[in-house]
Amino acid sequence: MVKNRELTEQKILAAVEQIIEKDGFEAVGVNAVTAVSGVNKVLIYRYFGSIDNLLAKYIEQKDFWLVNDFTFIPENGVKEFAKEIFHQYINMLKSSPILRKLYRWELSSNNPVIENIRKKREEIGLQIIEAVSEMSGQDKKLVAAISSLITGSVSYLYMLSENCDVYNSLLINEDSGWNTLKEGIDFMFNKIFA
Amino acid sequence: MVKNRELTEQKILAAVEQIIEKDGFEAVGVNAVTAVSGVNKVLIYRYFGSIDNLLAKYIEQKDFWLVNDFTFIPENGVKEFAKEIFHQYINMLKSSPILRKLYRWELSSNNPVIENIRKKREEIGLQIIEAVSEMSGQDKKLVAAISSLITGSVSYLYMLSENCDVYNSLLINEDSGWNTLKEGIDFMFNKIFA
DNA sequence: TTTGATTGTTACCTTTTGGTTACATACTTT
DNA sequence: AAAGTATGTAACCAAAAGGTAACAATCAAA
Repeated sequence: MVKNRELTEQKILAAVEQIIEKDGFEAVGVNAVTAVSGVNKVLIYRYFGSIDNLLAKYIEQKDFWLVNDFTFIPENGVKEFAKEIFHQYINMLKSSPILRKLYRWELSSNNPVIENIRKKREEIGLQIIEAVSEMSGQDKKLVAAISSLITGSVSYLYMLSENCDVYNSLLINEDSGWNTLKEGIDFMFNKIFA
Repeated sequence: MVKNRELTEQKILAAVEQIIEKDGFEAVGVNAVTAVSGVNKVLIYRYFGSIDNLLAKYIEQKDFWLVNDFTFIPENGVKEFAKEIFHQYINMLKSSPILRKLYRWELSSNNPVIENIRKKREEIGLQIIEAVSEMSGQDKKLVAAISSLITGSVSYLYMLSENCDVYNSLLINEDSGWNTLKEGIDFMFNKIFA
């Protein structure tokens, strides 16, 4: 028997990640974590207190919003800036299965961890809106609506894609589908900023 | 003791609806149904076989897509047709808490019941796309993308609104928020069909 | 009115999940 | 080396979930 708290904590957190990746946040329970990690359940309570706390720690050590650096200076004007932003949003969700699970979890739960995440997301969303609004001279409310239209649908379609291949004839599990969506977004901005 | 199969079946189905309305499809279990309906759990199995089957029956007797009658003839051209369609979509989700729960359920489950629903939804979606594409002369793929952008985000935001009040500064639990979104949609179509 | 099928009730079983108690083993400090 | 503390293990408990067998009451047909 080797004693190493640091290591077991990491084993636990690794198990959490594995479970989330496969079955989502809803599936993270004491028994599941012990089964996957091989660590005795008592230690989970000792080191993390509760599952909620464990999830909080997991999310804390993981920075989901790192990808989002929307502070760059646009070279090609608002139009290209807007396109770029939302393409980035798509790529972010594409590359992160855990983020997709997080978004799904948010839809059926309510706890301090989630509230924090919402706050952060709200901040970032507002930054984008602010930027686009200022650059385009458009009303903030309008920009917020258009922005929500895109990020909302992208979030939804990526969540859906985990269990379903087609939405409105778009192949949401293949690049082709997402390219079509990107083209749609670009088309829209071309018209809006004509 | 009164014997009346018809009645108890209805009691069970009523309980199912009540549970869904409050906690969603995920919460529909044998014990929950017996507790809410007052009907013995044995009868659930006898009359419906399983929970999956019960849910299938529930959904079958309920026609979620009744609201969607997109076959009307547009009077004011494509632009107004498009606006109208998606305003309808918003109103549909607004008025049906159960539909919101259904959409959420779809994100984390996969069973024959859900697959059927997807098929139906896909049909209706394609009808809209077909119609708009024909009327506008636009490429179907493009119309599909724009259409998905709207319905996807509306679905997402309504699901989110059950646990959260704000998204991108939009008040998704108040008419004001949804009006802003409608204005955004209208703005978009005004530009697209300029 | 008796027989048989249908409907309802009771009581039980198993599995899963969350959570704790008591004990054993290793490390660290004096 | 002894004592105390931190870490790990085993065993257990209660609650909740899904599921079934066996019996009781009612209804309908003969």
